[in-house]
Amino acid sequence: IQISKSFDFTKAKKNTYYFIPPASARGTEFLLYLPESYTKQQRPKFLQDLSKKFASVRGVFKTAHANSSRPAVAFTGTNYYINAKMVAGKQPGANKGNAFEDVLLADFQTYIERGCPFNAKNYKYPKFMEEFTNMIAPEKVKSARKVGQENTPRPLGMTGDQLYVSVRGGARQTKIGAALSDIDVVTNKRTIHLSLKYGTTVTFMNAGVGKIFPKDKFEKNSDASFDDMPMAMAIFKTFGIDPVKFRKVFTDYVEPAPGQKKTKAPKEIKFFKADRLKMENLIKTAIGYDYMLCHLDNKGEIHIQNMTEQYLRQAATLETEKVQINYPIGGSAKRVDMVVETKKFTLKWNIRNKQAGRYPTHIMCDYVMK
DNA sequence: CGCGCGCTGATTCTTGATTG
DNA sequence: CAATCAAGAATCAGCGCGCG
Repeated sequence: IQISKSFDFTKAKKNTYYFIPPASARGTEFLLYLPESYTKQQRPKFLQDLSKKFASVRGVFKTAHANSSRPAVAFTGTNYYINAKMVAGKQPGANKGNAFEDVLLADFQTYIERGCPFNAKNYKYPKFMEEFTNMIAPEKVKSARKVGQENTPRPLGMTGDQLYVSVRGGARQTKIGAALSDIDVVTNKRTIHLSLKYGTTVTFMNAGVGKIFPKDKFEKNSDASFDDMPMAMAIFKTFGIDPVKFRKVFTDYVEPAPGQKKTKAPKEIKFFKADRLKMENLIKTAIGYDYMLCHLDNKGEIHIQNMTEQYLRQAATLETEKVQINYPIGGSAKRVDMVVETKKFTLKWNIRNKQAGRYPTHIMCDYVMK
């Protein structure tokens, strides 16, 4: 084990672990960055084993802080701790959704080439394969191919003051399965598009807004308005966002000091009665149809939803015209959320920065299925 | 009442495509 | 060819709840 104040990970030797005291540690806490192969479950075990090596210097495996779910090696009689983090010097890790794509494709190949029975010996996702083939029966799967290599841009578009989510900046359309597809499955009758979603935060659309809400509008004097930005105004109108409150969320944001305890952002919650037709027309283009939504959840289960034109009609129908708008106050967070309830989904629209900055770069539509 | 765990709000990472 | 944008989703940390 090497201890270093600042260490260049690109020059790190393999199989060596490094202690990095972060700025926030104030000399009492060490963070141990483990290789990516250590999962959340393996970290406590690693620390437990490590504590044995420190037994002679009173190192004890325990939960380091009250209200913390993260275990650590604590040194009794001192305020020194060793905490474990996941990836060397980084925050979020690699994209495991791509792996899901490959594994599912391999399952299809197994089925096409060898027609194996649906069990865990033959498939990574036997339940999915069985359910899918039953769903499309009597159609037969002939081939499957990966088509999701490219990130199809889906920027916001407008006709009049009607917002829509486009495909590559094109005209309004809702039959967008081909554009959303990650894997195409060809049967004896047609091509079925599979849109694969992975994890707990799932999103229908995620469009850039850097040009819709220009940075200088925030950085200029406080009375700069978005009146001359038609699409910004259309977004405000569709979701009932107050431009002044919106702007203030981002300009007032206060960067937390290193080591400062984060608290849940207090919010000013407002309600707005949406124009049903406008909102539903927007949602229809965000969700779209002509594909199958395949979601691998955090418990390893895949759920399939056939996104037909008929289903989309239900999915886009507002349960209530009431939209909830959340404005974080006092510089507590840099995002504005708009919650829309439809008959099939809770849609969590949000405008925020996704690129380690302050001002909005994206509008997203996260969803939870009902 | 302390601890462990699950849930979820919040942030920003990585990769690939596009633009200047 | 470098910078930026878009897409997709990973990780961190706080909070609440249940258990002993």
